[in-house]
Amino acid sequence: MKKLNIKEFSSIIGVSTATVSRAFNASGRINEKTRRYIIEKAGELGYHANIHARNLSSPRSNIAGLFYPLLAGEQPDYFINEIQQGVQSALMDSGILLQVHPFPARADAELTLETYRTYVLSGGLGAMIIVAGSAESVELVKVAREAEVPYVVIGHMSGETRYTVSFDNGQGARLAGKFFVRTGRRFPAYIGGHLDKRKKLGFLEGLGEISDKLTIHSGGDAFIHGANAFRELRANRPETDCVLCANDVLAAGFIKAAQESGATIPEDIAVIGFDDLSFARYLTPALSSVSLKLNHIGLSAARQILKLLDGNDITPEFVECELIFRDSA
Amino acid sequence: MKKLNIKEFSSIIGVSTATVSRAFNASGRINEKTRRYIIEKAGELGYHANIHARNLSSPRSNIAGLFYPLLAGEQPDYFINEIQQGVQSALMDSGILLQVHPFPARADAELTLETYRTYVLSGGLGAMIIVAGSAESVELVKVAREAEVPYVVIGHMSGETRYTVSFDNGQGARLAGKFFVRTGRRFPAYIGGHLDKRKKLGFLEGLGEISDKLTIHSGGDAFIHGANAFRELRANRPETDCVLCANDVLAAGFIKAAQESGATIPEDIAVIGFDDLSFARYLTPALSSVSLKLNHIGLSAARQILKLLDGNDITPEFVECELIFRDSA
DNA sequence: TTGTAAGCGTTATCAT
DNA sequence: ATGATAACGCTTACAA
Repeated sequence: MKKLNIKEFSSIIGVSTATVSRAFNASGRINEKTRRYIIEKAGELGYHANIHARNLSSPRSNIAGLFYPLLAGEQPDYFINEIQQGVQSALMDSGILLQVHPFPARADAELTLETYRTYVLSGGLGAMIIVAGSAESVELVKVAREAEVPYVVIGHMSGETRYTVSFDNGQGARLAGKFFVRTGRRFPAYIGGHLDKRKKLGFLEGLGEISDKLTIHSGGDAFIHGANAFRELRANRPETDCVLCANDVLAAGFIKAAQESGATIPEDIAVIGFDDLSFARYLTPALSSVSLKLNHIGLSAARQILKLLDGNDITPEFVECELIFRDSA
Repeated sequence: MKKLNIKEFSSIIGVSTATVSRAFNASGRINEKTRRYIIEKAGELGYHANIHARNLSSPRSNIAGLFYPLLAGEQPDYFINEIQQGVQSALMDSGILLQVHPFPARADAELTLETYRTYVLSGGLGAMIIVAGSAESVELVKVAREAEVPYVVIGHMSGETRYTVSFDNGQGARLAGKFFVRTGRRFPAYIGGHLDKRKKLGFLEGLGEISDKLTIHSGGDAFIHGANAFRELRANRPETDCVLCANDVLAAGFIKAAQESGATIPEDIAVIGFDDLSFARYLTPALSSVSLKLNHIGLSAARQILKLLDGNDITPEFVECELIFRDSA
């Protein structure tokens, strides 16, 4: 069954192409009866306006791209997943489709970036949501500006103050530090992967008077690194009695290793994770965590995009971190 | 800075539009020197071929859509997330972009479905990956056929034998049943959400001689439902000594409630989850689970799509379930 | 190897 | 309210 184009379709049903076009574009100026007739016939004959011709003729794209740095390596990226869910629920029923654009850090970054750049500049996307956190994110913002595509960045990006949904990792970490002090802990440790200077600093601030006791362990971002961190701490800093992990997966690994060695949590060591991914409550003990409200952030970012797409202006949004207390601290 | 089109660009650099086009489309017939010159100038002047005009002129779309039923309701859908990761890693560097298309079950399904239908039939997608599991999935396959878009379905769909990457939930559940029998368990329970007749049946088969002792609890698919299931079982079937949960999140809820009530796992009750999501190993006790190898499945599906897009034929793929032993059973 | 020009299927402008 | 037709920006015969 060959596909009908507007010319064939319109001539079959006996109207002009312009009328057919009007029937499908809420442009007013058309008899309601004619409109209904055309819509009905289209269903019958299987006519569908070609989307490329449409986009070409009146420049637009109803596709939003979600760009994010690939940090976690092999494992499923729960962090992005939660953001994506939020974005999707906001976009659902808006008519905007979501495309996901992970980009690797370091090595292959350039190639991917160039691909995305070309794609965006060629008009492929109608909007961009960019998750901050790497040099490439910054480049992508430049691309968005260059292509004059509405965009919103998630997270903190220096120089970008207008189109953002941001949060302050430092503030979240401070909360954790203060909590440890308040609950009488004495020997804190921080377990971090890459890219979290702000978390470290915030933690230090929150720790206040006991900040000079802080031990820092930097491995990777994965489960296994959390476990490694515990073992190393146990060997070199057995006095450690509280730990902030840069993400919940690290915290899970840390707890696992602690339990295997016979340490009890939170009695021997209190642990707080970061991100508050939804599996945090599944753990035993249920993980206390600095919540970034990722789902909410995704939702907000997408709503901002929708506003921009409607031609409205937006104001930057800041989402406060919150310490969620469960059983691990 | 106004955007250049091919006409302007070509006239500025003194060649024809055709030559510019050739420079960007590996069609041969062009002097390598000219080509390099054009590419260079394009970079300098910021010329980018309009993607819509391109797709219009020679029908194509380098976008693949991942369609999946929205089952989990509010919470992040870890199941799909792992598939998506696999798909993405296969697509990366292929030049194919990924669009994600969740569709709600029941109520609003029709609207969403119609939107997607229109989109696909209008030529928006170059390929479709469809996760089976609802009536809408079946409709989407029809759409793919109608639009003559290459597609692959993930999971079991009756009537669809050609373009699939499938697995057999029943087989996986059988494994669990057999294991429980082999390890001397006597009073099995099954905790399921929706849509899992096959799991139930397979489990029953695997249970063999103790299958007549099976208790079935059907609540929802979420964490809380797993916890509820434990409490109900404890009240009504205290003899229960082994449980298969229809997914890992249910299992996590079940375990949590069991621990709170003082039951030990796996001594008092052995529990096996389903899907083997990556957080399974974070739990305490680490969750034994029927692995669907979701990441691998996503990878395979995307590879099949790539083959189809290259004009090659494919043969259906079947992925065997595997029981992953950890500490909960 | 390169240029000319006819599509590709819409939307938008201008008549009617 | 509807119809004719000129863009929209590219690809691809066909000619040179």
